[in-house]
Amino acid sequence: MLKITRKVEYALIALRHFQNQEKDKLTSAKEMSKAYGIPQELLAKILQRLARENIVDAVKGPAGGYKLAVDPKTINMTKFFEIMEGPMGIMDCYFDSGCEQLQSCNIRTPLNRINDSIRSMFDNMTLADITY
Amino acid sequence: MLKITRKVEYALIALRHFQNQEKDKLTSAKEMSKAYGIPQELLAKILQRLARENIVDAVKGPAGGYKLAVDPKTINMTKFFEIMEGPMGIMDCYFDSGCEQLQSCNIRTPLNRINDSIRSMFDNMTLADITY
DNA sequence: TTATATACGACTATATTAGTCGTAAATCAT
DNA sequence: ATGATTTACGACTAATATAGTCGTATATAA
Ligand code: FES
Ligand code: FES
Repeated sequence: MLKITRKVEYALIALRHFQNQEKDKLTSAKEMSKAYGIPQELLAKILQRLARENIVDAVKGPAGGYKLAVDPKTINMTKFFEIMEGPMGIMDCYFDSGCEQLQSCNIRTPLNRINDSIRSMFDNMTLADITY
Repeated sequence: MLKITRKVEYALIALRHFQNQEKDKLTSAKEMSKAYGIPQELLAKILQRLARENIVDAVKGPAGGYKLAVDPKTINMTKFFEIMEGPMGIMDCYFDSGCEQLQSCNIRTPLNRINDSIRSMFDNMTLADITY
């Protein structure tokens, strides 16, 4: 309940790694997977996702790898989570209006309020806040 | 990701239901399951849990049912979530210190900060806040 | 041309959540 | 007493979501 996924966790580890490094130094999925004990294929897929979203740059070939493509300050966490995992809401009906309970539902409003609080909390954070 | 479980959702629906009702009126699991379209057995189990935790009172026998046992203002949401679902943290290592990544983990601190924010947000809410 | 790295989707495995079922015990009405 | 109704509880199964693997393709440096 209210858990972050490993996908996000690994992505954050990777991004933090880049921030701790010389700006344009490349790190390969392999290196990084060893360093942090993350399954290589999985981490690779995550880095690929980040590359597709232009959060990191990818360089192919031997001695290739990834590096940060943007200033982490410019990416807010809500957006980041949604890039990685799709719509973020404590319940599905926040987005998906096909909820069966909807007619009789007596907690929609308060739950939406909670949702808004969580979202705005993450709206006010950027990837850079994961640095410290 | 960052989802609430149905168990919690149903519990909240039930509790809100009691709050909308005459103070000592009993509602059976059956009635309520019909009213909100929730599987009866499941809702029953949830109400039983709430009864065990003395949040609701249970009355057996025909014309029995449940009613609120406490002032909802007195139960904070963090505690409530943990009663229903166990330890609440965006990642397991918040509680469980047996994390494999721990040595090399570079995001523990910031993630704990986020965790604290979420917890304190719910610490400052009570069940009564689900009323409106 | 070979070794190394990214790219991507399909697939499998595992864990979590959701829901069901069987059985017991209390209680009320007849 | 007996039967109907309801809570109590745990074991079980089903469904879904998450985590991880694999095969294959493509780019590139040496
Ligand atoms: S549960 Fe979907 S609207 Fe309340
Ligand atoms: S992932 Fe467990 S300590 Fe960071």
